[in-house]
Amino acid sequence: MKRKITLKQIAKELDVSISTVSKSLRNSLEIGEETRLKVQAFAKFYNYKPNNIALSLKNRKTKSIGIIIPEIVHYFFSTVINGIEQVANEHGYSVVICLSDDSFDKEVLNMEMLANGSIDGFIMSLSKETQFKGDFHHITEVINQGMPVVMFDRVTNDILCDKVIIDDKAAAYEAVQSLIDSGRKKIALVTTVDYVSVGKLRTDGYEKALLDNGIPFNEDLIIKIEDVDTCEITISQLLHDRAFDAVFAVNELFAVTIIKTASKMGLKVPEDLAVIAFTDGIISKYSTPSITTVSQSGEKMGNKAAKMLIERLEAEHDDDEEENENYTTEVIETHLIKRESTD
Amino acid sequence: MKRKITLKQIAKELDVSISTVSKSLRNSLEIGEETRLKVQAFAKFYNYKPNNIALSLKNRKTKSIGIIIPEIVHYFFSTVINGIEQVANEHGYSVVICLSDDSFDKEVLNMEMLANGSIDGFIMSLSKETQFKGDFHHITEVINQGMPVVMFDRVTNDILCDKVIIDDKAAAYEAVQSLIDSGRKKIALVTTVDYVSVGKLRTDGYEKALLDNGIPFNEDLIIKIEDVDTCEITISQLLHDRAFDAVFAVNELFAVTIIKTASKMGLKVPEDLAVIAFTDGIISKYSTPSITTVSQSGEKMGNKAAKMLIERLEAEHDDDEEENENYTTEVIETHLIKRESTD
DNA sequence: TTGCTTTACGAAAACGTGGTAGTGTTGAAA
DNA sequence: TTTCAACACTACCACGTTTTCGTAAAGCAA
Repeated sequence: MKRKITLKQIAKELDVSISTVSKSLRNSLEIGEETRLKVQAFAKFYNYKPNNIALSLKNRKTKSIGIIIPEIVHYFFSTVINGIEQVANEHGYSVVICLSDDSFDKEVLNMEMLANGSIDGFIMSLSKETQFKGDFHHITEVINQGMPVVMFDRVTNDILCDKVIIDDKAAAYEAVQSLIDSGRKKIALVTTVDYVSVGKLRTDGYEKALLDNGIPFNEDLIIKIEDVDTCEITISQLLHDRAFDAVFAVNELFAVTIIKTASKMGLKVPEDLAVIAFTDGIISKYSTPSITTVSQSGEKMGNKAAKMLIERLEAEHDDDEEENENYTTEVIETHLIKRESTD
Repeated sequence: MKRKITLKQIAKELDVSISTVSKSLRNSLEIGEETRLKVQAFAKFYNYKPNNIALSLKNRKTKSIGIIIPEIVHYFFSTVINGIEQVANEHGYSVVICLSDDSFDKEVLNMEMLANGSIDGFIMSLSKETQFKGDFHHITEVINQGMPVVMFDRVTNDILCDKVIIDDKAAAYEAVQSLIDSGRKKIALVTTVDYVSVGKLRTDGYEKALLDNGIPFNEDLIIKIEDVDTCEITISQLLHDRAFDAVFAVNELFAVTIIKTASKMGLKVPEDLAVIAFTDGIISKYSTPSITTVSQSGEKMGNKAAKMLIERLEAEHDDDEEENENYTTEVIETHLIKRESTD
C-alpha cells in the first residue's frame, strides 16, 4: 500500500534537492556522475515514474485525445475507435471516450467535461439530436478556445474544422448503379429519417443514379425507418405488392431485416430481390445469404482523423499562436464488396 | 483563440486576490456579498470553469476510470464498456480506454501509462497472451500502489481483487443439458485453445453435463480452434462423418460458421444439427437461422464492475489508509435465449 | 484609549514536475 | 593575490486550484 514515490521523496531520502533528482533522472550534465547514478539507481529501485497529472499541468498538454461518439455498441464506431487508438498509441496519446447516446445534452455535457483541461483535442461524430437541432455552440466554443476538433462521418458544414468523411453520395451512386447494371429496375431505398446528414447524402446518390439511368424517381420507394423493430411490417407490405426487385439499405441492420422478411415470404435473395447495404459490418459478412455492401473503413477513418488531430497538436506546440487554420476535409475511399445478396 | 480563463486572470482583472475569487465562486461566507456577486458575474460572463488537471493534482484524484480490454471491435466488450460508461457518467467519472490487442506487452505498457496518475482505478479483462504467460506483475504492482482494480470476464485466481464474472461452467452446463433434453446424444464442443480461462470453464461445464446424463465424454468431439478462417475445413470433415448431431460453440462466430458449413453440405439446422452459442451478440440475433445463445450481459457486467470500482474509490477517500480489503467476486446470471437453431 | 470580536479579505502552502537562474567551492591562469 | 571558469548542486518559479491561517479594519464595550 505504498503510494507512488515522488521526486520530493527521493530527494529527501537521498538528502539532495528536488532539482538534483529531476536533473539526474533526465541525465543532465550539470549533475556529477556519482550523484546521478545514485539517484538513478534509487529511482529505479522504487520504480519511479513521473506523475502524468503534474506533467500535464506544467506542460499544458495532457497527451490524451477525447472521442465523442453516439454509441459504442456499433460496428462502425468501434472500428473507428480502433483506428484512432492505433495512431494515438503510436504517438504516445491515450484516448478518453464519451458516449453521447445520440443526445444533444449528453454531447454538450461530455464536451464541457473534457474541455476543461482533460484533453488536448477532440475527435467526434455528431449525435442525431445535435444534427436535428443544428445547435453547435458547444463545438464552436471549444474551437474558439484553441482546442482542435476533428469531425468524422456525421459532420456539419456549419463548423469549420478538419473533417474525415466518405463520399456518401458517390458510394450510394455506385451501389445503385451496380443494381441497375444487373438489370434491376424497381429499386427501393431503405433509409433513416433524413436530418442525419449521411442519410441525406446517400439518398441524393440513390436519386442521381436512378435519374442518370432514365429511371423515374418514385417517392413511394423511399422507405424511412427510425425504429428497426417496426420496419418489418412496412417491408412485408411492399414486398407483398412486389413493388421492388432490389433494395439499397443505408445500414446492414435494415438489409438483414429485409432479407429475413423476404425469405419468410418465400422470396429468394438475390433472384427475386437483390440487396445492397451500406457499411460493411459483421452482420453482412456472416448472415445468410451474406450481404453485398459498400465498405466504409472505420479503421481508416479513425487512422486519418487521429493523424490530422495529432499533426495539428504537435504543430500548434511549435509556433504558439500562429493562426494558420487551413482546415481540410479528407475523403476516405469506399468500394463495393460483392457477396451473395446480389447477382 | 482566447485561452480558457483562470482564477488568476479573474483576480487580476477585478483587482482582488486569487483566494477571494476562489471563495466567491464556491459561495464562501467569508466573502462579502458585493464582492462575491461581482466575481460570480464576471466568471459567468467569461464562462469560467475550473481546470480539471489542476484539480486532479490538488485532490489526488482524477475522476476517471481506466479500462483495458483486448479489443473493441467486439460485441461483448463494447457492451461492457457501455455498461461501465453509464455508471461512470452518473457518478461524474470519465472513462479512458486502452486496447491490449491481446498482447501482453501492450497491456503492461498501457497499464503503466495510465497508472502514473492519469486515473483513479482500473477495470480490465486480461489479454490472451497474459493469461498464457501467467505473468501478472503489472497488475500486482498497480494494486500494491493502492490503486483499485476490478477484473471482469477474463480473470485470474492469481490476483486478489474485485471481480465480475459469469458462471461459465454452470451456463455451459445449462446449454448442453438443454441439447440433451431435446434428444441429442452426440454433442460437439467447439472451443478456443484452453489457456483462456473462460474457455476452460465452459469446457468443464460441457463435460459435467454429459457425464451427469450418462453420456460418455469423447475427446474427439472437442474441437479447438484458434483461427476462425481455418475452422471450416475441420468442421466440414466432422460433419461429413455425421460425428455429431448438436454443437455447443463457445462464441457466436464459431456457431455461425458451423451453421454456414452445415447448410452448404445440405444439412438442416436445427433438424440435422442443433446449435447453441455462448455470448448473445448481434450475429446470433440476425443470422439465418437465428441462433440459440447463452446470454452474457456485458452491460450488466460493466454496470457492476463500475459500481464496485467507484464504491471502492469513494470509500477509500474517507478513511484514508484503512486496509479492509474484503474483495468480492460478483457472478452475473445468464440464461438461455432460445431461437431457431435449436428445437 | 484599551481590549475584544466580527467582517472581509489576502498570503502562502500544497499537489509534482522541469527549467532557468543562481550559489558556493575549487582549481588554475594572469 | 586576484580573477575567471568549471563544477556540482540548490533556489525558485510556474502550471491552476483549494484551503488554512493570518491580519487589517471596523464595531463595540468598558
